[in-house]
Amino acid sequence: MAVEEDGLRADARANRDRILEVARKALTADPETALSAIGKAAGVGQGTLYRHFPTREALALAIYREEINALAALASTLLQKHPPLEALRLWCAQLADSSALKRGVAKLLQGATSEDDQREAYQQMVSAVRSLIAACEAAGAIDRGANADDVLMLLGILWQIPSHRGRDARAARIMALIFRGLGAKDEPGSLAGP
Amino acid sequence: MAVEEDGLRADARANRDRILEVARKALTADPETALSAIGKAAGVGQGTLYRHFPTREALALAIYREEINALAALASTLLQKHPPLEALRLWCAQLADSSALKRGVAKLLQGATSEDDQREAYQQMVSAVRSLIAACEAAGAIDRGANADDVLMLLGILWQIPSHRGRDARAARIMALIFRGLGAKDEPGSLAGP
DNA sequence: TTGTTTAACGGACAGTTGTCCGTTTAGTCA
DNA sequence: TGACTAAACGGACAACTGTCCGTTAAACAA
Repeated sequence: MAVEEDGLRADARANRDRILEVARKALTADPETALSAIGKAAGVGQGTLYRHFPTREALALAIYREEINALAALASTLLQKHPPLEALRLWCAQLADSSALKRGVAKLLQGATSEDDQREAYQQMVSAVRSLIAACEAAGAIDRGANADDVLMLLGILWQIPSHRGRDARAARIMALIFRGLGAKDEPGSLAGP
Repeated sequence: MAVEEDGLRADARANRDRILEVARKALTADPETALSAIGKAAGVGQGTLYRHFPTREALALAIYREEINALAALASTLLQKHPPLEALRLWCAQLADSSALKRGVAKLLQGATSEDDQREAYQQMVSAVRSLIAACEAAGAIDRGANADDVLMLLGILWQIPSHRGRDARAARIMALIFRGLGAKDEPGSLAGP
C-alpha cells in the first residue's frame, strides 16, 4: 500500500473532508448536533465518523484547527509589531473574541488531554503564551516567574463565560485581573490605580 | 395528600436517601459510574432516579451539598477569627483542598445554571465570596471593585487542575496570581516582591 | 375502615455515543 | 490487466442517558 502525501488514502481523505464540511455547518447552527446526524448527513457510517474523530472534542478541534493555528501564529506577528505587553493584551483580546472557538475547544485549554492531536494543539497554544510572556518578562513589562500553562488555563475561562449581555464587560474584568496578577506595569494611556 | 415537614412523601424521602447513599459510595469509587447502575443498586427505576436528580450534576450536587454548606458557613467563621485577607486566603485554601468536590460540581462554579437547586448552591458560594471580598475591601486589604462572580469563576479553576503530581504547587501559583490580581496587600510574614 | 386523590413509582422506550467486525476497495506489483 | 493486501468502510450492537406513561400506594377525609 502506498499513501498520499498526508498519509491518508484518497477515499479516507475525501470522507474526512466531507465530514468536516458538514460538521462545521451543523455545529455552527447547533453546537449540540448529534454526531450520528453528522455522520448520516455526510453519508458515512458510524464507524467511519468515529475512526476519523474519536470524540466530539476531536471533531471540534479539527474544525477549529485553522483558527488555532492562526492564533498561535498571531503571537509572533504581534510581538514584531508591538511592545511585548501590548502584544500580550492584543493576543488575549483576540482569544476572547474568537467566539467560534466555543465550549468544545475550551476544555482543551484547561488541561492537557491524552489524545495526540489535542496535545499538539494545546502545545501550540502554550507556546504562543510562553513566547508572549517571555517577551514581556524580558522587557520588564510583567514580573518574572509566570507559568504559561497556568496563564493559559486562566485565559480558558474567557470561553466559559456565558454569552449573555455583559459578556464583554465580564471578559474585560477577568482579563484585567489576570494582567494585574501577572504584575503588568500599566502602560501610558491606560487608566490605573494608585 | 399531606406532606412531611420537608415536602416529600415518606416513600419518596426513603428512596431519595437510599439513592444518595448508594451514589455517594459509587461515585467516590468511580466518578463515571453509570447512573443506571446507581439506580439499579438503589433498587429504584430509571424514572425515580431521574425525577429526584434530573442530571448527573444535580446528583453530585446533592451528595456534596453538605460540603458546600460547610464551605459557605466557613466564610463567616473565618471572618470572625482572622483578619479579612487571611480569612480569604484560608477560605480559598479550603476550597482548593475540598477534593471531594470534583469535576461534577466544578461546572457549577463556572456559571449560573438553570436548575433551581443548582442556582441556590451557586448563590451560597457567591455570597461567601462576596462577604470575604467586602471585608477585605473595607479593611483596605485588597483593592475595591472586585466582582464576586468573577472571582468565584476564577477559583473554580482550582478544581479543574488534573490531580497529577505538582497539583498543589500549581494550585498555589494560581491562587497567588488571583490574589495579586485582586490587589492584595502582602501581609507581614509572606514573601513578596517589590 | 373504606374511598378518593394524586404524588411517586418503575420499567419500557427513544435517542445518542462509541465499539466491533465482516465486507469492500484503493493502491501496488507482476 | 488481474491478483493481492491492508486500509478504510459502514452498519449492527451494546451501553447509557433521559423521557413517557400506565400503575401503585401514601396520605387524608368521611
